[in-house]
Amino acid sequence: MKKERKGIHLIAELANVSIGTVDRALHGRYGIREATRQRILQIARQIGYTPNLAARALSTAKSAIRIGVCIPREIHFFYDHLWGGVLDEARRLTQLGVMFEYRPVRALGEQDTKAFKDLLKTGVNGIIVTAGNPKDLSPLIDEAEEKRVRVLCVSTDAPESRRSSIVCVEPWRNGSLAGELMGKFLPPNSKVAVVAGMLTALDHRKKTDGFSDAFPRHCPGGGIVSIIEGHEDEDESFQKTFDLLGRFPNLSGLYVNTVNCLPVCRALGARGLAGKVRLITTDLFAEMSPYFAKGTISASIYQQPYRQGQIAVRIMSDHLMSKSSLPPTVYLSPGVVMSSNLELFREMRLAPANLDESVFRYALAQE
Amino acid sequence: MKKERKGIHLIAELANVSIGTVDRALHGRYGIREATRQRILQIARQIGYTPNLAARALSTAKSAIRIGVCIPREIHFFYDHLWGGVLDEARRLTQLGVMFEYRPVRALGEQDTKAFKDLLKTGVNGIIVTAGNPKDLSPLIDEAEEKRVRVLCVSTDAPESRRSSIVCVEPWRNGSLAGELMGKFLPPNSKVAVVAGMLTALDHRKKTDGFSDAFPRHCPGGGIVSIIEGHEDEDESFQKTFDLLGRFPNLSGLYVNTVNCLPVCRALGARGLAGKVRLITTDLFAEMSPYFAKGTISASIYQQPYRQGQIAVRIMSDHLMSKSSLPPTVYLSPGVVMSSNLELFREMRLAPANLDESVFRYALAQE
DNA sequence: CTGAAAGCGCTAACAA
DNA sequence: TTGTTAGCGCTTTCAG
Repeated sequence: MKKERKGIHLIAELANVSIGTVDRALHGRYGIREATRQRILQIARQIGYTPNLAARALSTAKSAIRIGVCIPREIHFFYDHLWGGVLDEARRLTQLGVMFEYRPVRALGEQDTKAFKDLLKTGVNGIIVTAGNPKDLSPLIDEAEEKRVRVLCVSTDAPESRRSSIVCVEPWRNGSLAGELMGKFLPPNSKVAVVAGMLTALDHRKKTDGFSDAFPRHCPGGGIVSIIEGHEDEDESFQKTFDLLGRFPNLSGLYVNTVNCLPVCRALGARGLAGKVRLITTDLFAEMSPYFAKGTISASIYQQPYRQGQIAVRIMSDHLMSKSSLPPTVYLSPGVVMSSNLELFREMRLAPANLDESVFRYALAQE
Repeated sequence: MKKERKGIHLIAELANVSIGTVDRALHGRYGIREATRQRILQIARQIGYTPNLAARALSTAKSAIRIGVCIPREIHFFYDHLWGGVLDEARRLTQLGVMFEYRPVRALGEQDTKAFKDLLKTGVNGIIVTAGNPKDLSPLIDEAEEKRVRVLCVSTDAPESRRSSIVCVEPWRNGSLAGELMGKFLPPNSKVAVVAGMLTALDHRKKTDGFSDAFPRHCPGGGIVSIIEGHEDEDESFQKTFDLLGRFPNLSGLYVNTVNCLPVCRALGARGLAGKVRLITTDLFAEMSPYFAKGTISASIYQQPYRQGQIAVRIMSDHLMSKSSLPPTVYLSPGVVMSSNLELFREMRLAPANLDESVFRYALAQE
């Protein structure tokens, strides 16, 4: 009784060729007659051949797939969890032979062109990057894509570039979800205000626009009476909010579109308006928890950083391992956090991703 | 210059033993002196050894890991997407040598003990199951766990059993999120009603309880004036809702805690109350879309079926492949769907999972 | 108790 | 243009 062959061996047997030839046919390599290739591909299709990725990974261990990652390393909040998703997923893939090159930057947009260039030089097959300053980065991204290095933006886009894919929550939609929620929370003719980081940042501007679009549509007669910029400064945010609340005593809602919401909470408290003025915030971190409990924060729009990281790594590796096509856009829905579901979010339970020192060895050496 | 060895070869070299002995030490197999084992484990720890899963998968292809899946096959809605998540994740793992046994049941709780027994007999290493009737299933689950077959409940729990893990959105929390949202949508002293499937179903009861708990806490003076049961019947749901709206003309909100919300939308329309009475629904499917657009549905509580399936397969295979511990509970946060983020949900974009016929060959043969 | 060796399915280098 | 062969790191079987 003959032994059952599998995979390329089976194809080879059926086609009366060697496995070497099958390999050439399957991978479009040089040195095979077109007729042979077609015959082999035909057979492969017939038996429904799918490569055994474990075997492939094992065999190509030397020339393994390598993925570069360039994401900000910032204490607290968003990026820790983005890293968490990236590293958890990367760990799994490492066991399967995929390799990762990490080039964290200190803050969003800081030195990222340098880190990106560096990754390109190491010869990775794909790069995952948060495009902090799209302007400078775009030509580099295009250059990478030209060299067949796939670039995937995560969280922050470089829309003008030729990046293969983007994984994010769209800022405009983020804002409009906040606007819809606010509109439904408040009675008609309500007046609200927006606390932005800085409107020069495209991201904050778009969130503000989304909010401004959606709010009046869901709150008849409602309007936005003021937009202030906190510039991510605690004191400035507090003071400006405090002043704002004095200027508009009939204000019923406040939307904070940056992560920096604590000063706003405090200003509401100082005016005795906690729970009276509806507050919708952005993102999530443990220190916000008491303000949910007290009712100061009505809801927060959550951008799912962990999942963004996870998905980014996942679709990149899927693509590089199986030649499956990269989805050009993955737009996640932001989550809505309120007191009932607050504790289900990882930000409330886990310490921020424990960023293994080794990940940052490179970065540290540079500093 | 000596060749760099890797993995167990490296350990073997350092410990001056053969790879066979290393293997015995690492896996606690018989036939090795305790002293030798300790020495080897020590070295493994020192060099931070992690097994190459690709190599393992390849090597153990014959005695590969097998995972059984027992989930309802129901047209439309929830389970299609649960299947979608399961199958997408399973596909990836299949390429890596993990095998899957599918035993779909026709509807939740229908014949699931039979399917479960069947899976046990085939000798799978783990079982993923939606526990439709926990009472009958629990002893079988316990039996499986006794035999070291891991059981993971997904979407519907069997809390009394010894199942290793549960992946779901907790019904109580689901309801309380709806209650909080409703409470924040409505002014104080509002009266609302609940449309349940049937209160004998534990799931619907708990959702109702969660809602009843949260709503009054977020709507001072608010109360629930009626709870009706639609029994998943279109006509009954419509008629009862229609009557309800007649009986309580001052009703301001309606919470539907079953997927079957279209009759309620129609009843609201028939009474001319669409958009006047706040409607919060459960789950999501394409036919709901126009009711979001018209403002009939204010929000829906989304249970993330795709993700539940994905996570279930993922943690089960992670566990079986790496001996990593199974998290005993994975409670997901339900999503909040409103008109702004509606189109980001897969239910709006994709046809329900295209359930490959082969998955159901077994089931079909049985019918 | 321990070592040696075959082989999992695939890739890549070399031979023919 | 095609065939042959040596591994990749691990498990497993059979000798010692």
